[in-house]
Amino acid sequence: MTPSPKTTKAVFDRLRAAGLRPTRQRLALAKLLFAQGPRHITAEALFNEAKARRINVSLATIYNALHDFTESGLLREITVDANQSYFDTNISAHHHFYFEKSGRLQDVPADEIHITQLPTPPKGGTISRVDVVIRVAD
Amino acid sequence: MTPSPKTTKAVFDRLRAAGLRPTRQRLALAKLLFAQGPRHITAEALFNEAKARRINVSLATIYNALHDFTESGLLREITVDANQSYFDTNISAHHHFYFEKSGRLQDVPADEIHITQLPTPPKGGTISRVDVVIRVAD
DNA sequence: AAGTATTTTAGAATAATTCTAATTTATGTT
DNA sequence: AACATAAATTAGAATTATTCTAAAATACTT
Repeated sequence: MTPSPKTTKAVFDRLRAAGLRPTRQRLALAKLLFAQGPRHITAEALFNEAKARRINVSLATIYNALHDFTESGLLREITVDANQSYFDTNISAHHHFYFEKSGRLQDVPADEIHITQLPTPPKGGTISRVDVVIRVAD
Repeated sequence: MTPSPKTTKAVFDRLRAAGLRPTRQRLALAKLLFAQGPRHITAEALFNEAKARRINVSLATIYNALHDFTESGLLREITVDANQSYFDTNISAHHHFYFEKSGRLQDVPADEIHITQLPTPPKGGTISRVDVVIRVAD
């Protein structure tokens, strides 16, 4: 079964719109990342998923792609675990539950957290993002 | 100039109270960490600081101490940078500014951020902590 | 002072990530 | 369609932060 042309086309256009060359491996990875609903994934996990589907991509390319995607706004990097980077396919404003035991992440829609006061950043600085992580002891 | 006995004694007692044996190296490190005001420090940075003061401590001990201190509540680990752990000597409730360019952290007192609504964690989970990181583009 | 558990240590090991330099590929231009 | 060029991919080496190992040193109890 060949992949749906519509999906391929959509992903292709999405890469283009982001200013990224739609190469074979970027297309394949983007499809893995964006075909399903929102996900939080590590480089290693994406690498294994690609391997499982017989997609030939080197680990270096996985890292390159994840960073390229992040820089061009297709992904968002989340840092909750000191020694592994998670990448979030949900780029709209939202926050996270972090399950300490399992290390799993879960989205919290932005409107479920109300922040009614924030400090002003020091002279010259601008707030680029406010990340809320709710740590859950499970 | 020998260190103030008062400081030494205070740190000694603090380790004891935390259930940690006040060994030579833990005492020295605790003094570095707690003598001054609140700080955010990495293992490597503490190691260098110790070296600069001719305190003989192995890197493994630095890591052991930081983790022991964290587990017994004398420190708090902060994860904002994907590949370096910061340890915060301020263990009271508070949040952080994170300066993206420099990688520096700055405390934000708890009462400067008002959170008026939080979601309920999934069945069985309990909120152990809510971390707010205000990312500042400087 | 002796005995035992805990801590420290050097150095090896591991894990995640980045780098290097060579090859391949995408794309704009003839 | 072939060509030139810049960008992307790759294998494997290198780097970085951290943990592990097993032996030696130390703290604390008796």
